[in-house]
Amino acid sequence: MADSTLYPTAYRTHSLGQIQTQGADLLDKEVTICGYAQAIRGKGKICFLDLRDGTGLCQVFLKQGLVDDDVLSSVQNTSRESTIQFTGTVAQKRAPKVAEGEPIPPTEYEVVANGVNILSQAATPLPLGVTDTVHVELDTRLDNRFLDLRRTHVNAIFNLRAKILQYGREHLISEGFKEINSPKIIAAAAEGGTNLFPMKYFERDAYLSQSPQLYKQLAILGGLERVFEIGPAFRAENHDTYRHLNEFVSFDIEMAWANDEDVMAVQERMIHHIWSSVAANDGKEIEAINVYRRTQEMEDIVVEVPSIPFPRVEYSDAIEMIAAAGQDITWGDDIEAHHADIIAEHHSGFHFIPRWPMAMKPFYIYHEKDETSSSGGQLSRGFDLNYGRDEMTSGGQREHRADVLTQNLIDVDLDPADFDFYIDGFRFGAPPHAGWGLGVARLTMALTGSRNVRETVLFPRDRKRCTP
RNA sequence: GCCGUUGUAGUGUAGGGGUCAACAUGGGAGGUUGUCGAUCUCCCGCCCCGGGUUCAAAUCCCGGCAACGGCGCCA
Repeated sequence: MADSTLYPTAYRTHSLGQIQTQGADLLDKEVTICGYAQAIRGKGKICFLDLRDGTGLCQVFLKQGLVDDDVLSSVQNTSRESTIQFTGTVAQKRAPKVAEGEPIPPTEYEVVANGVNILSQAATPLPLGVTDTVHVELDTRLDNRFLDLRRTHVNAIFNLRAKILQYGREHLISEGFKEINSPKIIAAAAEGGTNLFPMKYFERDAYLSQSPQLYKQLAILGGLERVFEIGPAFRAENHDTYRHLNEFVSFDIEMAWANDEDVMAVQERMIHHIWSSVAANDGKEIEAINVYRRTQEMEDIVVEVPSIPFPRVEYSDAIEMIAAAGQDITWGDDIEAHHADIIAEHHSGFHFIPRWPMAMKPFYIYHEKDETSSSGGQLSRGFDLNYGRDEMTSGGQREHRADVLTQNLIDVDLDPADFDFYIDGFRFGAPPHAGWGLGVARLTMALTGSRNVRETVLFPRDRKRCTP
């Protein structure tokens, strides 16, 4: 595991995870370790201190006679979450008393201290308890995110988020995708610009990018064949829900010589790879979340690896399904949150919603003239991916015919001249291509059972929050 | 932005026109202990802001601010 590959640093010879995993080999050896003082027990002649670092937990044992009295009392008077460096010898921890019939826990290791260096004393009281079982409100947590992150289950959420990115990235690379980076400062207000954050670019007006969409397409036009980008997107929308943020990380791909079905297949293979890898490798993080959830009387989360292909519920069929449930909806209406609830009753996990009406999709989405609904409405090759009621992705095959692009812009009252930088790319030979954008935080919500995106974003930016 | 709800120790809650505002967690001091959700003793800490009604407001009313839930908005 990763622990055994950790090199010593200026401050420690071993991580706490290493003490536990390699304890048998380290017995009686002197080590130097560092961590946060999570719990301090004992004010008399002995003291136990639970030390935590990013790799695990280790008990440090101090006893009068083995350390100087002033060292012992300095540790006993340290506040929780202070950072401390200990030198000492590795020993087998004495087994805790267990009730009759309870299983005997596996052997653990501890460090019997002979030297102490308090690196940083934590102020008291803490704005939120790192190990306390009392509930803490999200607002308080976000105001004190640096402490909130030290909580085991919160830490686990971000470990899992990193795994999602790692597994997703490795899967795409295995399918021949190349990572790119597109500009986040843009000059033109693409698609009207009502949702863009304005900014100053030297003397000029500019905007923060709301999507890598047009740029990843230009990369495809440039012959890069298959590309992906994991990067921020900014939207100045006044929404205030559990699933919206004004800055979020989007996991985007674009692929040449492909249609919507092809990139849906890429996506379901990628998500399948992520879920099965987490199920195989990261049970520890899932368990950390469940340990917390039990203290809050919430149900355990389970990593159910979805089978592929994911169900496809075409837009027209979704409308019928919603109407059949008694809702007043007709072809051409948007599928709103309470409509998605009805679909989720039939498909609680991942499911695609392909073939949206062209009128509801942006100008760059591809359509075939002869693909229409039973009522004659023009269908598009745009799709969504939902997990339960929540939209994870929108994507589609892109329009690669320059003349159709121009007409599409006119159809939605945009001036084609504003999009010359984009359409120019299509005038000199363009491959049919398709792609999607996936919300990393929303996918992390789905994996970790979080009910608010803010839980899966380190420092979320919403309409009211711009700090920390 | 709309509708609804809520603002009480550091944190999370209970209560509620008139004793000393409660519980859990926490913080401080000390004692005991190979402890491990340590434990025991003692101590500490709170009614969002402004105005109004009232003999009396943390409690009722109005306004503000903030948060929460839902919705809308949304590439």
